[in-house]
Amino acid sequence: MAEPEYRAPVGTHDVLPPESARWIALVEAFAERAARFGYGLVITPVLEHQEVFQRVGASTDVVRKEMYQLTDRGGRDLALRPEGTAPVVRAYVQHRPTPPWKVWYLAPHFRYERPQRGRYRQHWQLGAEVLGVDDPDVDVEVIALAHGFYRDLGLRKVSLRLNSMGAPADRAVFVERLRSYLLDHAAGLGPEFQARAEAHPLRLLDAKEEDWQDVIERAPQLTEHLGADAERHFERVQEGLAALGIAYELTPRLVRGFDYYTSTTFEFVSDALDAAQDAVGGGGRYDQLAEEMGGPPTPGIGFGIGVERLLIAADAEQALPPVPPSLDAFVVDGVGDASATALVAELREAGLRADRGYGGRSVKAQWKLADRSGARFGVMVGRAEASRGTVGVKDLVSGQQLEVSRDQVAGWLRARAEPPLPEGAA
RNA sequence: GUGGCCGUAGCUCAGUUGGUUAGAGCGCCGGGUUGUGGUCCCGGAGGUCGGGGGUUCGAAACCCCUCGGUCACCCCA
Repeated sequence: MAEPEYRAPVGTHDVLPPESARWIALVEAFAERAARFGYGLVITPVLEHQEVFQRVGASTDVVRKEMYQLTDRGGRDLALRPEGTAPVVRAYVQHRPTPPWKVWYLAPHFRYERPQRGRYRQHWQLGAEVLGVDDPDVDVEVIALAHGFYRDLGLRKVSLRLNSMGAPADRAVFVERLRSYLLDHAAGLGPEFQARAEAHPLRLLDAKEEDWQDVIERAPQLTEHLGADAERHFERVQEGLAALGIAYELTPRLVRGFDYYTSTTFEFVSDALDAAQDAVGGGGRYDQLAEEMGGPPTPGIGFGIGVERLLIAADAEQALPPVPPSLDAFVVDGVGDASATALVAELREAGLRADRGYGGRSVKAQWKLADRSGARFGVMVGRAEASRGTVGVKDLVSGQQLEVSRDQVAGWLRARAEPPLPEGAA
């Protein structure tokens, strides 16, 4: 083990090649799909004023107990982003873009909690948010964006759970009703039940304690307390999902971790993961949040997808396989002057993926590297060939080797590149 | 934050009831005659057995502490 000071901090991790190639594939897939849906990239700071998060989740663990807080040299109280929605809403309130504002993001998130597989102190989320429209069709669009992304990656064991929190007034009424129900039935269930019923009655709905299940299962349900508007909205969302052929499961006891959710909430879970950490994405409506942050009343909806957890789910399903690196050409230097350097540069400028051996290693060792690099062709820069104005080109699959004119080798390789290079490249 | 399990070369692991210079496979480097990979053969480098303390004639093995990972709870992506 290395000295502790030279390790990545607890709960953080490095992503190295070739694993990082999967991140490229994943981000490209998301960016491409988001663009097709009309979403633009938004980039917000890792740091925000603490108020940005405290306003939106004062009673949640993520904000209360897990947030990385710091004071900068100017005395400003800042926090490392613990969740993705608040910064985007803050940016909306600050810049007032014309709604509907449709954006996506890729950003690191920080939470101080006990790490384990699939749960880290720094993790990355891909997400999307839409501000300025309360049309249920937008709910459907946002869910379809995430749903299609999972399918793009080849994940088949990801399913959608759907719920509605109702309008804020509905929700407030329900929370009180739920609290008094729970407290009425708290006898014999211990002080922790009592405490949690008082503090966060909603959170108790998805508690796992065996002894509590009887009481929890008979608790009043959110969806029975929806007002007429919320009811209609929720029905429209379900109709839209059905029209798109997106399967969902109604889960009245689905409770999301942030205070700001109203109306539609949802979660994507993977059957390929252990139940404790099976959520690979989640989100919902937050129709009050912009106003609470000092902006005009603006409805909003969005979701976040945890990248690390998504990759674990992909592994479990054997989806998104690691892509071996590939090269069009690997140049072997048999002369030791600048000619190999010049050739490699020329190939790269011609749009080819080309690499080479370094450090004056033996020709044999360089061919070994060529083989391991996954290159389609090995290109020998040697004295004999140079005297004839050629280079040796070896097909590393068939083993056949021939001489190609030095001046034409870039074009020769371009014609055989896989996948074919675009016409106008270079 | 609470509790359980684990920690031996870059990776995956073996190391008999504590007993002499800690091993294997893979990977890495070099060689198998002049400048050619993948198979094969030979050789080599690489470990303060996570760290510290203790028990013992003797510890990778036992005890304590600590760090890290992991699982469950909590919470969440």
